[in-house]
Amino acid sequence: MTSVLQFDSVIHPPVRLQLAAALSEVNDMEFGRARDLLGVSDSVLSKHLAQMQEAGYVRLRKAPLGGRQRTWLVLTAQGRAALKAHVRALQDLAGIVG
Amino acid sequence: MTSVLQFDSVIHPPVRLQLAAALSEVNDMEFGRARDLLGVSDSVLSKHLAQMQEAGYVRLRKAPLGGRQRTWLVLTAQGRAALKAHVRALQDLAGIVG
DNA sequence: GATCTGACTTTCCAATATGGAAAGAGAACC
DNA sequence: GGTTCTCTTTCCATATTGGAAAGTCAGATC
Repeated sequence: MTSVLQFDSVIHPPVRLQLAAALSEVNDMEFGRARDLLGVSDSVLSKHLAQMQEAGYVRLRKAPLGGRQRTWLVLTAQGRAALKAHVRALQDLAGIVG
Repeated sequence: MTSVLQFDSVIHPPVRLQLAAALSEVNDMEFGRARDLLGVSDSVLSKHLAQMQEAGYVRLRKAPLGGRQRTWLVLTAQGRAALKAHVRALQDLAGIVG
């Protein structure tokens, strides 16, 4: 009988939620690996990352690897907290459903 | 390290997720009460209900009350199962986050 | 039984979001 | 300098979401 739940509109969209979840499992992840994992194009991942960066949820670490510039995605403490809060809100539903 | 999670696109949108959750708590709910609870207009609720009906997640029961035709929203067994499954998928994230 | 009213539905229409392709940009390598 | 790899940004097409307004329909009112 709670009122309306508060969702985090930055993390709620499926791709971003999945990305946040994936990043929460590891210290960092390569751009290309995340793109393949999510099954989206470069441009789409890049745009979602921009949103998450703007919210302070993700940090990009750029460094060379194998002679090429690569980008690693890192979930910030803030991003981790936001994911946690979002999932907790959803767990309330779980409790309701039983 | 799971692959991409499977979300139910019918219930994932915030309004519908909240509606499904609200309906899971009660046997039924009046249209007007649901509209106020979600904070949306008549038309918006009506359209979301159409989606959920089409998916077989919600059933509308129309009957007179106080001389006027009223509509009660009921979450079907299928709708309840779908909500449960959706929440379970999200609980996997919860487990990950800890 | 014609009209009115309340309770939704449907039809506009505007704003936003999402996705991919293609063009850009920067770094390293030749 | 030119090429390649790795993202970014721009462009565009489609889908989603929301409200207002018009439409529908059953029951009330006269």
